[in-house]
Amino acid sequence: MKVSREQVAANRQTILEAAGRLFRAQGFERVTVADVMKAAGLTHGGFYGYFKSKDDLIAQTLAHVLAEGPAEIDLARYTESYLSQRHCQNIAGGCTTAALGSETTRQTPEARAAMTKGLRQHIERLSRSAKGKTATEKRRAAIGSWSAMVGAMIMARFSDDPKLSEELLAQTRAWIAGAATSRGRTVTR
Amino acid sequence: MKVSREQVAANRQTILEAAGRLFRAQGFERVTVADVMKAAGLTHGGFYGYFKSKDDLIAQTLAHVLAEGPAEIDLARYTESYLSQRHCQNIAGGCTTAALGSETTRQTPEARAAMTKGLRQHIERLSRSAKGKTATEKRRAAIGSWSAMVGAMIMARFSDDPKLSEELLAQTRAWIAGAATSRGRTVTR
DNA sequence: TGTACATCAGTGAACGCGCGTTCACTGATGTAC
DNA sequence: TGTACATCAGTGAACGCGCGTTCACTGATGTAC
Repeated sequence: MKVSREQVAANRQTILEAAGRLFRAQGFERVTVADVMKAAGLTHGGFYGYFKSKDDLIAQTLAHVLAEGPAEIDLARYTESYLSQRHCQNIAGGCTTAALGSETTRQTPEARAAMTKGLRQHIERLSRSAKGKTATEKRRAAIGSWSAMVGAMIMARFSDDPKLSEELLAQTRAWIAGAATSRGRTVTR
Repeated sequence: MKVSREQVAANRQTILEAAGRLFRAQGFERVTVADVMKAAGLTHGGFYGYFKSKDDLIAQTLAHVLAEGPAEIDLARYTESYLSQRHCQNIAGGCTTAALGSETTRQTPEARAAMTKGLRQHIERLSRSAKGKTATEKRRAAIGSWSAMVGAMIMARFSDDPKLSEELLAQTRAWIAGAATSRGRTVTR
């Protein structure tokens, strides 16, 4: 049964959203094409009308979920909400880099390109509200803070001890906040 | 053909070493039981004489590779070598957390327990040489620095632009070094 | 110390299941007149 | 505007491959005498 053009466009969005949630929650390999299509309310046979392959879906899903989010964010406020218990527990709806970072290294060039583009944009966005006298200092603060957020979230998620998870999040929040306020000079190397 | 007890013990080590390298390079799912046994110079059928299942191998491999490394390390020197191009390119022989961090979240409780134990020990080890007036400050510096190292390495690895990878490593090195020297007070939250 | 035998590490064929992908078919959409 | 037909999105069965796991068998190890 054919379906209207609007429905096709809507289905495409639904598939990408479903894939985004499933991949983040379960990883690229454990999620099947049939899982994604079922979550989108369709049957698996129709999949290849939308995507060339599962790898194609992965790359397009990454591009899709990384394009979300507001254009302007405040680094300090962002850090607080990123390094929260709420985000830690919400893997399916949370940060793609924390959920899939180490897996993406082994994906297709297209998938890595999507992640790289998203990363570049995110660093630029964070740099705008970062503390620092020069553009270089701001960028350094953005990159350092962002690296710490991603690392802390990944470790807080695999830890099986909630106490340790919470410590990772809290100490990293404090570390980033401290670095932002106590630092007024350029470190020469 | 039976094999001597010493040979069995040696084979077990060889299998764990091979699995450690393969998992880090290719991820848990893409590496097959046959791949691991072949890399260890054996055939796949013998696998179940050593491990209960592939999941058992994963947990034991994590415990094995995380137990490596010296008891004492200097945080500043460690940071420099961790955030290097050399380490970035050596995924198979490099840090397990950076290579498999986001995947481990979805592994068995046993695998997560092994990673948690390794993480706890590593934080304690890093804390000893971290800068700080109190034990809390030292621990905070260790956790903050370690989070930034892991996050930066993961992102440097998935980036398909060597320039961006190098920038992530260099800026995070500078950020950590700056935080360690410019910070002499406790941040209250 | 030497010999006979039980044990069991390792082999490779086989099993069964799941997953990515294909395909013939269906019936609603959308176009041509 | 209404009708006839071509298009094509979606369906679900089927295919083929790869992987985790099992198993009967082999022959070297290690033990008992």
